[in-house]
Amino acid sequence: MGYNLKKIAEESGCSISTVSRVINGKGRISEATKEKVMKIAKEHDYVPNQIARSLKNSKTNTIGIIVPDIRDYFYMFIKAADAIFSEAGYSILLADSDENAEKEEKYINLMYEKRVDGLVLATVSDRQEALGRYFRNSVPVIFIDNLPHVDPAYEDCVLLDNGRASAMAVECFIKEGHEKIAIIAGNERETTGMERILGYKRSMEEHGLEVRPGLVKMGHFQEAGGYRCMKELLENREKEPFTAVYVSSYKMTCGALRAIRESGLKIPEDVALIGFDFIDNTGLITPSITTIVQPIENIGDVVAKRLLARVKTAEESEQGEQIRDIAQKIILAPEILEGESSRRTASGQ
Amino acid sequence: MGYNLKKIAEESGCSISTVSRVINGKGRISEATKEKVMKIAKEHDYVPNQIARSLKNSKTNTIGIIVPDIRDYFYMFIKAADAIFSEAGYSILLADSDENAEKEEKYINLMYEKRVDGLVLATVSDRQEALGRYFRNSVPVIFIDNLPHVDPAYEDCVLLDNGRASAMAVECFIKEGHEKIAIIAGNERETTGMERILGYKRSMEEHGLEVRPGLVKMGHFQEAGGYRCMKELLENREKEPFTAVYVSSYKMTCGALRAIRESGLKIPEDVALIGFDFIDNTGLITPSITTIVQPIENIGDVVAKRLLARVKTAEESEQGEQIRDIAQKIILAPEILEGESSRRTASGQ
DNA sequence: GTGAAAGCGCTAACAC
DNA sequence: GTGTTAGCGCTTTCAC
Repeated sequence: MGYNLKKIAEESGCSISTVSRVINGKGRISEATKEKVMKIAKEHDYVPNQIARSLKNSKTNTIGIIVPDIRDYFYMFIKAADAIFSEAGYSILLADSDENAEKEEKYINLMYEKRVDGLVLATVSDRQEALGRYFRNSVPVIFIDNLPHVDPAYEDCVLLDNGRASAMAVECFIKEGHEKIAIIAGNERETTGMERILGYKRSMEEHGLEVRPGLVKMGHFQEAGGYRCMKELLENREKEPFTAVYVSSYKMTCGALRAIRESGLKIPEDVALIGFDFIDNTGLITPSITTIVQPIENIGDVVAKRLLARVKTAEESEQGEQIRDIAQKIILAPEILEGESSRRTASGQ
Repeated sequence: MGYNLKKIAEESGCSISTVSRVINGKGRISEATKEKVMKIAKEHDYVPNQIARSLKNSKTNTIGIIVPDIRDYFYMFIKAADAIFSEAGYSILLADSDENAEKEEKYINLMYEKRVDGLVLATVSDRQEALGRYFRNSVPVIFIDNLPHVDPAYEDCVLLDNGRASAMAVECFIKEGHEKIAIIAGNERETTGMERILGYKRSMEEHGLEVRPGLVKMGHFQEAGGYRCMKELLENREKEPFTAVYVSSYKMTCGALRAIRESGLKIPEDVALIGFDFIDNTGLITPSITTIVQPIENIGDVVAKRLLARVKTAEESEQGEQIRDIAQKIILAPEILEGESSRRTASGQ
């Protein structure tokens, strides 16, 4: 279909390599041929075929991104990353694993086949064998959100300081005078879930508060889990009283809020709550929800820059320069946005 | 780096083409060689190079998607589309044009260079010369959200029935007894903006209500525009009274709500409001906001299927089968979610 | 059932 | 300054 170097070469009477040089502005070319070639290229709307270039150069200028759910707060990370990547001449191959480990694996393999120059992975697995290829062939992988079990040499990641995040929530409650603080956690298998639980427990203990097993619920990061856990907490409230609940992910926060609303209880009078990544663009939510937030645009920024750096060193070491690029764990600090939902009020039990 | 057909051929003692046949399961191969080849492939973790395949086959199995802002409600469209595309063996090359026509053009060209098999475009321009390449070379393009000026033969799109959307908003207000209804519109240049304005005007007239120029504001689809328009409407309220406002995009709805909040007015008592794509996952927003919504998952679904169909016919006609695939305008019906914000109350002026 | 050879569109080392 | 050549990894026609 489209025009290619060969056709331009034929039409212009010079060789393919000369045409290539003109198109890429490489090497010394006489003005005359340059103009002639450019004219023909324009006329026929020549567009270089990046696929051919990629094959030749073993470089696709494409970065793979796999996330469990684009609808999450994480979409903002993609936007920030996209800005950096595209500025640097990279495109994004995006896949949504739908919280499904098998789908994720499929995508990891697919992206490898498509020879992405690097991968950003928000995995839902605690180990991903499919990544072996990337490691063995020095295709850089940066983990975000969650770090699976991999050889420490490949623990390249940009994560939230999850322990700190939980501690901030607990401390916020304590400051208000709460003592019986429940947590709706993700799960204990993923690092992210684990760290948020640990941060909660550690912080409770540090402040001399008891960690009661009945107040630690596993909601598996989903809306339904948040809903169910909140229900359970409320139903069991007589035996296991609490005045505050910290919900450690966005979706679970939505679920927990739904459960509270259905039960007819008031926030924060009956239950105080701190959510996660729960941003209210509209300012209309009443009461305003206190929430831990990830510095998500920052994450996109940091991830993209880090990955580009890795891609570059990978290329250079490909050329035999033997550069060492030690894996980095980049840990970013969470923030807390204080609203009304975490208050301790007179009527709190 | 990785293993390729050639190396496997050398190691197994058979030819490259035989190895290729084994890998692809094509042609008749003896069990013996099949096993031998497969064993070697497994051992060395052979992964087919899709770039090479793409070059050979002139087919990348990649679909480009360009949207103005992934953070929009549109992210859901991508999720739905991704499910269909990946099922069919296609990957998504995603780009966020950031509401910027030049960036958009750059991405359109880039994706063409990368030889996407098809493009889904939510354009912010009213004409995009860069698409000429796609049309001339029969690379299918489906427009969503907004249809730019292109040759009718290429008006392949999946759009909301924008006129109907506005009419639904107006009628909802009228039903409540509102008569002085303002609109915060996008702009008149894009089809989407235009149709929403027209739908508003037509519906007003059909119901015998006057369309007052002072109550038609252009917010250019952005949050800031929504805010500014709402401010203007409120400041001018003495001269140009109104009791209800229809805001015709999500971002502008956020801006308008902010303006109302800052002014200390109450919804719907002081101003009734209908928003656009304004979904409240949490159910916590008070008052609940009446909103027009696009059937966005449905859009993702329909777009993906339509594009895949086009890609297929494009391929077949490449093989000389001369199939006609007439452009389709697919228009989907909006829905309205009625909340409290559109009510007519006693204290409304 | 298997191999040889051409070619997808491009780049780059080398020669003149 | 320009041309020749080889090759990136693969598929596919044609021959045997």
